[in-house]
Amino acid sequence: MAETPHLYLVDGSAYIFRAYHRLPPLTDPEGTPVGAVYGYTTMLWKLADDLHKADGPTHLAVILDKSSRSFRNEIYDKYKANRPPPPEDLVPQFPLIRDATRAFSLPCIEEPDVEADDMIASYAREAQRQGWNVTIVSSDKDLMQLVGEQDGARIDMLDTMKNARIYIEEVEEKFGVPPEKVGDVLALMGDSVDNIPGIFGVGPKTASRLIAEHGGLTAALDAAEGMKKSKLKERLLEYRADAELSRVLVTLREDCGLPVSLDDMKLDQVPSEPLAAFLGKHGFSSLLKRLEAGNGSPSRTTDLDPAKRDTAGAPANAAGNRQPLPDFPAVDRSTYECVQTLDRLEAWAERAQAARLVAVDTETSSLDCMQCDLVGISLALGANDACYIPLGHGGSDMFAEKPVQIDKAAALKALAPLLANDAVLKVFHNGKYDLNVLARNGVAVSPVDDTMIISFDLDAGRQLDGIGGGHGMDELAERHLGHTCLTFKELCGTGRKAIPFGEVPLDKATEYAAEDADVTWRLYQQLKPRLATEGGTKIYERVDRPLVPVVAQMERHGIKVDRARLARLSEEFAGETARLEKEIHAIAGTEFTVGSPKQLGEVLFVTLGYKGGKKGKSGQYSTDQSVLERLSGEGAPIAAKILEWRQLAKLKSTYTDALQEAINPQTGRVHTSYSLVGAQTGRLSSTDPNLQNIPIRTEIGRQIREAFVAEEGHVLLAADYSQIELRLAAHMADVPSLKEAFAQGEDIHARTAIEMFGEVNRDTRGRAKTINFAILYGISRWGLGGRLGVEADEAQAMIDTYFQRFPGIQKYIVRTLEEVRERGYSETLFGRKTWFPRIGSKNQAERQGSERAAINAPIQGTSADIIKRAMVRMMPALQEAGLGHVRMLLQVHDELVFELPEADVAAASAVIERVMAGAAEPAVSLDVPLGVDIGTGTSWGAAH
DNA sequence: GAAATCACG
DNA sequence: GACGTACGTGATTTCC
Repeated sequence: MAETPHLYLVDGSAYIFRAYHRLPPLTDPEGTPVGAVYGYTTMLWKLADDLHKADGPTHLAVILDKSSRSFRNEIYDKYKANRPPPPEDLVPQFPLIRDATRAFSLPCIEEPDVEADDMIASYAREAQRQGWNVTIVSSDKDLMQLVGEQDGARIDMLDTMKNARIYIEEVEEKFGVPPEKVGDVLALMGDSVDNIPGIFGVGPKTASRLIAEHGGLTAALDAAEGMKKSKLKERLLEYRADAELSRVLVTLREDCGLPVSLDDMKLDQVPSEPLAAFLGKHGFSSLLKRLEAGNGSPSRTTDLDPAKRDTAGAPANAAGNRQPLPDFPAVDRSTYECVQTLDRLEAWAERAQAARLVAVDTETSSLDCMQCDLVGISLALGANDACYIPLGHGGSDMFAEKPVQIDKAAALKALAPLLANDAVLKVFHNGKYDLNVLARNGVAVSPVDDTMIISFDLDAGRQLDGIGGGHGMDELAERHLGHTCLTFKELCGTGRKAIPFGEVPLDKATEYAAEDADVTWRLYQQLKPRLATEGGTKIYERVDRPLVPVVAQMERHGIKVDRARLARLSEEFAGETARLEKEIHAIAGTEFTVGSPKQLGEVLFVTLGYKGGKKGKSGQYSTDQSVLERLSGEGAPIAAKILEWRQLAKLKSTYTDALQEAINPQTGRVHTSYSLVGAQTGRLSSTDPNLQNIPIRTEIGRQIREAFVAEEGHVLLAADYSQIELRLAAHMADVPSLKEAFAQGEDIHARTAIEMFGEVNRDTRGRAKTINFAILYGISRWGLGGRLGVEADEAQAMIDTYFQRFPGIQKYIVRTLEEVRERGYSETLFGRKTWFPRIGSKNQAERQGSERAAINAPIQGTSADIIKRAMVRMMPALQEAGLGHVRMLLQVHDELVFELPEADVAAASAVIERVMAGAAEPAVSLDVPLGVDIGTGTSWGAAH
């Protein structure tokens, strides 16, 4: 039986607009911009490659817009009237799209006075009538009207950038209605890009709600009469004609003449000419190589093994860097060597020594670098010049033959001189992990570079739609090398069937492990030069790079916790929650899961009938702290009990239970893992467990801090910056009165209260404090009003007063936003960049969110830079003072925690205070002093 | 896996 | 006033 034909219709014009914004501004050898064309070419390549695969194309055609005029201009003269002209360097790429399509020997359809959407609709319906399946390669919302099935023939869509199929479910998810009603929704909401009016003031949410409720456009418009008085009702009545006109405009024509027959769209193997000529002309050399390697053409790939779906494509670089495409050969895992003799290992070490640069990666038995065993080490000296040295494979099955491998101690002894050699640079990806593993195996490593940190310092925050912004190796390989790495999952499986890396056969393990080193080496070549050209050298070399071994050591130190004390607290909390639960059930008159916000909402606002329940977008009542506090204030006895229950349940599950489990059996201490690339502003983050959110704000929670203790004869010392972010704001925004207040050591919130309200008392100081923080976070009158419990108008008046009193603040905000809009990133005093790709978004909420984050980032980020500088300098300074035995254990954003003999407190305090207070110098000289508060005690709680 | 909630600076 | 209301995080729970 012949396979059912499957027609792919590519919406070419729409694609290149998206590709243009997503890809770097590449140019071909003649200087013609070809970034979007490159993206388009790789997309066609992939589609052609899918010939005869499940759901792949048997027929393929590209539809282009010849002109933007159509029948719609006849009935509505303003149709698409306010479209901005396309970007200058996109214009010369339009004709190249046609060239690219012809290069693939594919039909390219463009008709005068017919829009691509209508042509696509006409072809799709015709194919469907003949019983074919159709996939429209586009993400245009207008085309979603076509999705669905008729007589077993289906039309779906494919968004190649997000690699997502769009079918009925996805359409319903987006519009809240089935595809056939999408036109009705579009008619109500309009489209500012195409200048379709819709109903003024009605957006996608309201539009889909109305259509879903009333079943259709006419019914929704008719229903307006019967609605209660509202803005919406008035508008539906007033703009009815606009909506009806819009309905016609958004309707796709399905009866266009078809200039090419469906049969002529049959997809065959793509002939290598004229494709090769086209690729050569525009400098797409990696694709050209691939074409030659593949004996002539893409398509007809029967190789579905994901391990072999290697690509040699150029980078689809979301990060928007302007580097040339990398000139490396495609990753070829068959070139990797499995090193199984000491002779071979020594040969590699010698070559690494000569090369002066080696990428290194370790493989281990688990993700916990404080507990795992070392299973192997891989090295890379160049592209496809990599090896894997297995050291701990086999062993779980005593009867199976153990693979041949070098003795671990002997191998480490052979590698140690190389790893410690100052003249040989060791490049890692997330080196902190490997440093800890190697340190636990008695091997020190220096000097170190880290491609994960480099990526972060270049591209923090740079993620765009559908493209991750992370700094993981697999993601960076895709983004910068166009290469898909083997995944750990593919190798070891997942869930219950997962096997440890040590049980992976050596040939497979070599492919995976050596690839990681190979990719790290390539990423280093690609990313390191960008630091210099993009201004990242300072922050990388002076702050983040030297921080890696410092943080690694802090993690290895860990901190002692008093297990018995935590266990007692757990029991106490368990008893209390059980008691509260009974009381809550008694008041409610029903047994329910107190921990389920869903059930709780029903109990509060239905069973017990309390008023003022608000449902969020998921249709669930909100029962968060603010709601429960309001209810409690209004005299609901159950609310206070629930609040108390919540607090205790949280403390038990997140802290007293979890921390006991986090104690490392080998060291008896808790070792967190800090991420140096977790927070876009440059802060660290802490996981497994998170030691940056241990309770302190409530008395009951503070007991948990008492369980973090010092060793016998030692104390914990906590040193924290006082009001560092406000101090930095005073400096950066240049506010004389605030700077003076800090210089005088005044209470800053009290000073603000005097400036704002003329007097200071508990109330005005509290308000001033709230306003001060609001400023740091990017303010809105609604947000401030909500916090202060006043109307937005009143909040706005306060903001105005604040800006009047401290005009520098407003100037800072305006200047910062202008700069971010212009350059795309914000910058700290030390030159750390954070990117804000959504700062120009048309979506107001999204844009304003970016704006608030952009106002905050330089302040939060500068504070992060300062404490990082202090951390880097801390141990050398202590050592110089004969205090090298003092251990730095924790960092909590503006606080450092140390462990030291009680006798050394005075001497260490002096050094710590000096290093922290002077951490900005000499790179930056602040107009405000940095205050440091220090406390000591046998527990962390007592040190505050 | 998402959503809701809450712990921290 | 379409949307939602302060910045940055991570962990746990319930529920689909």
